[in-house]
Amino acid sequence: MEAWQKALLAWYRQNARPLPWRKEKDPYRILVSEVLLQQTRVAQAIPYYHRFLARFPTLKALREASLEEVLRVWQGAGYYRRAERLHRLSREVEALPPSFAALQELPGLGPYTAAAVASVAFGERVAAVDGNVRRVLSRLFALENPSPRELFSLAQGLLPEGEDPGEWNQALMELGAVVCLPRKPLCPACPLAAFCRGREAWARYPRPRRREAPEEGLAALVLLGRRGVYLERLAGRFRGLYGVPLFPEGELEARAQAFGVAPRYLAEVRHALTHRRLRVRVYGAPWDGEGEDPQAKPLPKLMEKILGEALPLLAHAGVVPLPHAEPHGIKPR
DNA sequence: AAACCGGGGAG
DNA sequence: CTCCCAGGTTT
Repeated sequence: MEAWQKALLAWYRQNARPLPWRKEKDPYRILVSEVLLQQTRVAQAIPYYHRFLARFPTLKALREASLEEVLRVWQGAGYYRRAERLHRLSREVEALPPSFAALQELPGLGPYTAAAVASVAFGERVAAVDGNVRRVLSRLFALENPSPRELFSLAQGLLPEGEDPGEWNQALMELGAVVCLPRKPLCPACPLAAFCRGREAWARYPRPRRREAPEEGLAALVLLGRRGVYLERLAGRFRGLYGVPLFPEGELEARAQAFGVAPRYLAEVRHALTHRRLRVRVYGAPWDGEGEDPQAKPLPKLMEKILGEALPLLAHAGVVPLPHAEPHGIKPR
């Protein structure tokens, strides 16, 4: 083991944050943490980790739940396909397979998550390369734009002999999360500063990725019936969750006609996704139907915003009072 | 290779 | 406002 590897492990053993999954050994619990952490900050994932495991403590408990129950617990965490795939996984296997190769075949597990579970839960000697590791290794070796294959190969060769591969992987990630920050690396505090080839020009490693998020104009139709709001099961975006009809702005007239209503404009709501900026014009109308209580269904944040704007206005218009309609937000948490 | 998929915190 | 996070799947 080289000097920098010893330095990193020593640093990690002194500085590892006491994250809730770090004291777990149950592969299922490790898996849940890793899936929740996909493209999600630690601080955001922690409450969902506790909530999810309290409700679904084992793979069996998850398997016996309905997808809608699972989505209700996942509500607010984003990337809802993760929950769908985790649920599907629970029905595809009796127990988690203890190898990187087999794990990667499961729904929702790509190279990173499979490697993380294999190394942390099963001790397999395989490198887990996430965004942190990509950044740390790019800077350490001054790589401007390494490919995923190149990074995995590099990281695989760096796994120290005779050490816990799960601990090693987490040490690299921890360094990226706490010290080797994207826009403000704390080089003076870094245990690898003396070994880092990219330190002087850290901003070049890795080269920042371009992304543009074009704006998309949509309309939402809030129909207030006798017992609540008209909700439908969403498809495509937010698949599996519920919400009011959401469609391209140009379709408003046709949609209103299909429901036999004359909607009026209520508000505008903005919502950012990774690759789109949504601008939603919210329309509402009294509706000759039943409707239901939105709090009983899993809703994406966008729908909470829409209802939070629309319901007070519709209620104020004296249309139909909705049970427990709050002035802002439907169900914080 | 590029598009798609949420939400939130930091700067 | 922009950036990006313990990514994966689909086309």
